Amino acid sequence: MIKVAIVDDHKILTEGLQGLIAESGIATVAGVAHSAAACRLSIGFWKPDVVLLDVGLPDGSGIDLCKELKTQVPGMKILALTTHNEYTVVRQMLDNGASGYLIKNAMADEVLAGIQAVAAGETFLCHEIDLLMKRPQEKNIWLSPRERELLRLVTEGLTNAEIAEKIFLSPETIKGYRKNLLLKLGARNTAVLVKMALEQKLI
Amino acid sequence: MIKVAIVDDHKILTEGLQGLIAESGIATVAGVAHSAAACRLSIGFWKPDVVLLDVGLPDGSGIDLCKELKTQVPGMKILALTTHNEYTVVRQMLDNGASGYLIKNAMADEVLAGIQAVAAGETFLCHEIDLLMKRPQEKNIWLSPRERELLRLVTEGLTNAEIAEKIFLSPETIKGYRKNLLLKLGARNTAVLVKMALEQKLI
DNA sequence: GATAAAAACCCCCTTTAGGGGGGTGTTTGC
DNA sequence: GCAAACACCCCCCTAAAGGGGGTTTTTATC
Repeated sequence: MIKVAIVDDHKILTEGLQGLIAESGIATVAGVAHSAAACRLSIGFWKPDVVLLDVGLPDGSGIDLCKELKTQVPGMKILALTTHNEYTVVRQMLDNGASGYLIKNAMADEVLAGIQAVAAGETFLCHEIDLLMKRPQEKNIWLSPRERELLRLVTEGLTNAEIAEKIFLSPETIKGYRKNLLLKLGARNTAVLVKMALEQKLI
Repeated sequence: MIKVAIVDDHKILTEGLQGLIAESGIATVAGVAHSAAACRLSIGFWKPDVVLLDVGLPDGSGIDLCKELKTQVPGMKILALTTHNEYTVVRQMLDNGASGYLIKNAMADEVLAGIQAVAAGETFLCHEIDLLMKRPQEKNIWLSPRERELLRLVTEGLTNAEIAEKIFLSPETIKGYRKNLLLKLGARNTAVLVKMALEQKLI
């Protein structure tokens, strides 16, 4: 029997999940945490095979928590379960060690299939995410860490001069990055840049 | 017995809700819809007393659907059930006729309390939203329809001249609105303006 | 060891946004 | 009836962004 832990702050959802998993007969729920902190405290006791992990936790990013958990217990499989269907989020989760990715409007049977697959050491993406990841590359934007940092500072409303001062670079360099970001994202100005950054969760 | 309909595309959540409501003994689930379109088709047959309505539906805004449902069946109570905890969203839902507002990380008993309250003709806000709505006014930003329209066009990346042409106003007027928006939202430039607009769902 | 990509840097010039003022008339709610 | 909010318009000036063209160094990948 597969031991599953659930980390998600939506209490109604976790209750539904618990019922679903218990009834399925393929797994048992070792524990439920409603925050990243609660997860960190309990995960050592639960020793689950699979963690159903939300990305949007109240006290931190599931993306970071995923990396953390995989570092501590490399054998434990992470199955992301979120509302986000943005390429950047999925890719970051997978880069941080997640074995699978489900979106919350997936059917119940996909959840069970996902748990079984990742427990068996496979990679599992729900249908919609699978399609997303297979799209032509040019539609899925991927920024370098430096570009992401710059984009973040731009969305904060800092000017080129302020950014330059903050990260010890020449203002001209910042300008260069900004031009590149506009080109890369196909944005005509800062407003669109910020919009895309937030909508596609590029930061 | 209160008759409840559920409109939400998160299938796992709706299953959890169904169980929760059935077990409670205070209400029965008349039907479940996973989209606005499905809701429109079935609501006439279900004739529920209370509709649990999500804001983020795949095929349209729950805010609009709320208004639509209240116009067609004024006696039917709408109880919003969403992830959004932004003032603007809550206020728009209430303005459009919703009798209550729950956020999805609320406890299960708040859902039942909410159903009972709105069925009895009362207004129900879950704890977190209640606090939000009672904050000092200056923290809860509210824009006029015209300001919202302008803000939307700004986030689309249009320049003052383009906006002016589009809505048949003088570029100087647009400039005035923009200055006012910066002042009203406390934003230092367009980047922050766009960020706030999207984060607080002002558009 | 070649190739490519990221990262850092620079100049010129034009357009747009932002900061500071000023003002008018018209709804709308109390 | 009157204030408040809304919608509309104009000036001047500076700061910042955007469009065009470049260079070099490091770092990873094949």
